[in-house]
Amino acid sequence: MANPGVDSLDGKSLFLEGLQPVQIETILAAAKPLHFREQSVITREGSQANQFFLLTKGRARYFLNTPDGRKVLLMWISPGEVFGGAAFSGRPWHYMVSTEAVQDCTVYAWDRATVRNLARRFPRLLENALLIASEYFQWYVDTHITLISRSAPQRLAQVLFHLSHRLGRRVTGGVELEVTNEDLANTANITPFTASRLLGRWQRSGLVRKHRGRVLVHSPDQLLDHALSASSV
Amino acid sequence: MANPGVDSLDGKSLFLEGLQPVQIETILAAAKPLHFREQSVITREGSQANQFFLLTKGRARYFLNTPDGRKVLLMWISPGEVFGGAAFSGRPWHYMVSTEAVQDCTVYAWDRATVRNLARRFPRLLENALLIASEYFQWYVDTHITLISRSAPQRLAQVLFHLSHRLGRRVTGGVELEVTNEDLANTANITPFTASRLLGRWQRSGLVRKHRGRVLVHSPDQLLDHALSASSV
DNA sequence: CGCATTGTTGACAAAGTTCAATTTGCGTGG
DNA sequence: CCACGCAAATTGAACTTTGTCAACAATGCG
Repeated sequence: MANPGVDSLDGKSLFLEGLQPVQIETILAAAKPLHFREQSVITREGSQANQFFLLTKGRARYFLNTPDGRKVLLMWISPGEVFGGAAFSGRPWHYMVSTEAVQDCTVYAWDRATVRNLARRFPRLLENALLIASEYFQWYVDTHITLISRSAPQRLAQVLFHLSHRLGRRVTGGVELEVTNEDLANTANITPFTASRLLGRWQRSGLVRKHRGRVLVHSPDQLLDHALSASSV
Repeated sequence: MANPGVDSLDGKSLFLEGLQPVQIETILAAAKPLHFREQSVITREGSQANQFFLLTKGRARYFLNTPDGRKVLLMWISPGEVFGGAAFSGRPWHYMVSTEAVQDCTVYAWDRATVRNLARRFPRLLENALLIASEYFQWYVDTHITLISRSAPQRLAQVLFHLSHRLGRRVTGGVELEVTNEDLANTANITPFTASRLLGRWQRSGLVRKHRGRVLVHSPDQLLDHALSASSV
């Protein structure tokens, strides 16, 4: 079996930080390498948390469904990062959010019992998990504040800013993002209509350039400044 | 010094769950008992996370300040619960949210180094911390969903519902809450004006009874049902 | 009793959403 | 290589919800 091996992560996993290569070998050896197709849902909010994952290749993201049937996009997951944490924690038996593969994904998957065993053997994993948990918490604090104290344009600008750093492809004349208006809207919690109008306005101001399923942000910082200062326009 | 002792918690602390009484003695012996006056701020968002706390008596709550100067109320903290988790976790050196005493509070306080040491000696503490972290996360997921998919009346009803269970004093004819309209508004993320209007409406429908600094909810469930179903009125 | 805090009410404004009608861009298969 | 068809994006106009502000009323503490 083509095992991705330790090296494929470049040692860049916060989850495995501080562990010896031998220990990492042991930990990874206990996992099943799995593959997920683009678009496939990996964990489903509310379903039994039976597996814990480490993404080695591809791109995934967390999302939620609202009671009124809309979809909300949360954090992105990059190689080296773990997800499905509910399976790692002692009590919660259900995933709290859903996860989907945005590109084809390669992961290590541990089942619940295995990963809990590993946590007992290597408490450093617990440490690291706690650290990751606090990153999530910080993300949510930020998101919460943004949601209740920023306007639609400011939220959208913030989203573009974040995505530029996380997913942006640097091209001549700025940073290019492969996202649809709908994705942006679902991340910023606005409607696609509002997103379209705002992007149009910013395009007219020369801050961005729109294409179908793609946005070119000339300068993320400038855009954010613009939105945070300018009351209108 | 009047040390509260293990018993004052009734063994009801999730943080200390699964540890032997002897171990708990050790852990508590490493803490300083402290007292905080009603209204005093215990941790401040953004400031150095030097201490980790276990509340033994009184009532506290988390809050945040928005960039535009408003105050947002988050979770309540009851005896047996811990707060100031940033001091417990490896990396974040700053508190992510603020904490204030709503009533006079008695706490155990560990300084950062001490509690990190204890975590190394008793990995079960890490386990428990992780469990608590996932409770926080779940709270935030719920709050987030509520915030983006519920109307102002629904959010206020939800807040009243939650508070009824967490802080409610059972009296004849319902559950009584000691909260101001402003507190309710800051929890539900609406303005005090909207809160006043909604409560007035619900009083007229016989769902609640208002007093200065106090609300009597006749039936939390009924109120929530009402708000979630009724589109208007 | 007086005063500060808390709550109320109305008129109005603003920000976003909704919906329907179109248009645009892009990959595919003939 | 072109035309078809679908998904994505656009635009305007009406509408809803909630916030804003100012004036005022009530509550209860000292």
